[in-house]
Amino acid sequence: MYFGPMLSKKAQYAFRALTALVEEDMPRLQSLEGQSPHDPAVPVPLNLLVQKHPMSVKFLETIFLELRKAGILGSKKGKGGGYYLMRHPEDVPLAQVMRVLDGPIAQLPCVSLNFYEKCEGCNEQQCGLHRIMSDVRDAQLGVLENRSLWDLSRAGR
Amino acid sequence: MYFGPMLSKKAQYAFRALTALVEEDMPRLQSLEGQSPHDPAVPVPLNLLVQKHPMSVKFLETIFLELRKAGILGSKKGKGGGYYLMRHPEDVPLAQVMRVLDGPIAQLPCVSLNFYEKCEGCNEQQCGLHRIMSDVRDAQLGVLENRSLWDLSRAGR
DNA sequence: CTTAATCCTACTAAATTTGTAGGATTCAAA
DNA sequence: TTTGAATCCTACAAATTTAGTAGGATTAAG
Repeated sequence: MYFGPMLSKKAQYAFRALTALVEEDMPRLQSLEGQSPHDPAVPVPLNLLVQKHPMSVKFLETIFLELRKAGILGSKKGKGGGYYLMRHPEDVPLAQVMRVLDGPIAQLPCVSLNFYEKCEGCNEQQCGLHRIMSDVRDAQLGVLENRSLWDLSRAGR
Repeated sequence: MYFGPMLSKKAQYAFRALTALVEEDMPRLQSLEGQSPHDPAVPVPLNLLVQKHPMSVKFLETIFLELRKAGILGSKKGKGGGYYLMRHPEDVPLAQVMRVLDGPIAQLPCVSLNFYEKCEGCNEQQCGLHRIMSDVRDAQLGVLENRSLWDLSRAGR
């Protein structure tokens, strides 16, 4: 069956893989909470992440590349290399990941905060649709800006 | 520039045309509020609606056909024919129009109320993404189920 | 009988998504 | 210093979805 405007596969794969990444790093993350002197993040290779959820490594490669360029992930090349989070998962809102991979969260350009584009032929002051879709955007962001990769993982409950 | 998961052109055109339709019918609608014996709805032809906002009549034709089959619009064929709303605009939530034209409002099948599909390989009880996207859906519906075609029109302010 | 309107289906073109291909580069360890 | 494991990077290809177009058939008013 047809399914409309939704989260792309890219973002879905990303969230699964990032969740796996967080859980892989769990021992270190938990020691951080206890104020202990923290070990540096350990890079996790993609083939390890893919074992938990079936998806193309090659595709995940291009996805993680984008996230790295956006400053969400760091990487280490060569043997023993892999990817790691640049910040604590609690400090990575889902909204940010979605913007990197899927672009705007708002459902109209003229209503987007980060990707605004004026819509021609409609005065935003008077446009009823503009007003309502702004409310929708606020409602979405109210959730997506306040849920993090940490909330996504098992630990987040 | 690229623009992500958004309201389709179909829905955008529909909302513009429906707004014009409501405003065309305004005299009658206002008389309804005053309890006066109401005249029957007058059919408005598409070429009249299109004059206010530039769009293809042929395309709008297919759009209004869907809305009529969904019971939102009525129509009258032949000379002097056209389309009219089957209910008071206040009783047509935007969510309903969007479901007819764009399909689900939820951004994941496993989270949709009206178009639910089980997602394979994820236990919904445990899935963090499921939980969060349910919250997003609720937030969106909180707006879209409570805003109507009436709110869209000039009268709705 | 003419004109104006909706009705209906099928098709097409463009855009977007979802990957794949094929190497180049880096690094650690044997 | 060679080998193998990993990321890096760009370009392309296939599939799907969107955004319309085409061409009439049907209905009704005057």
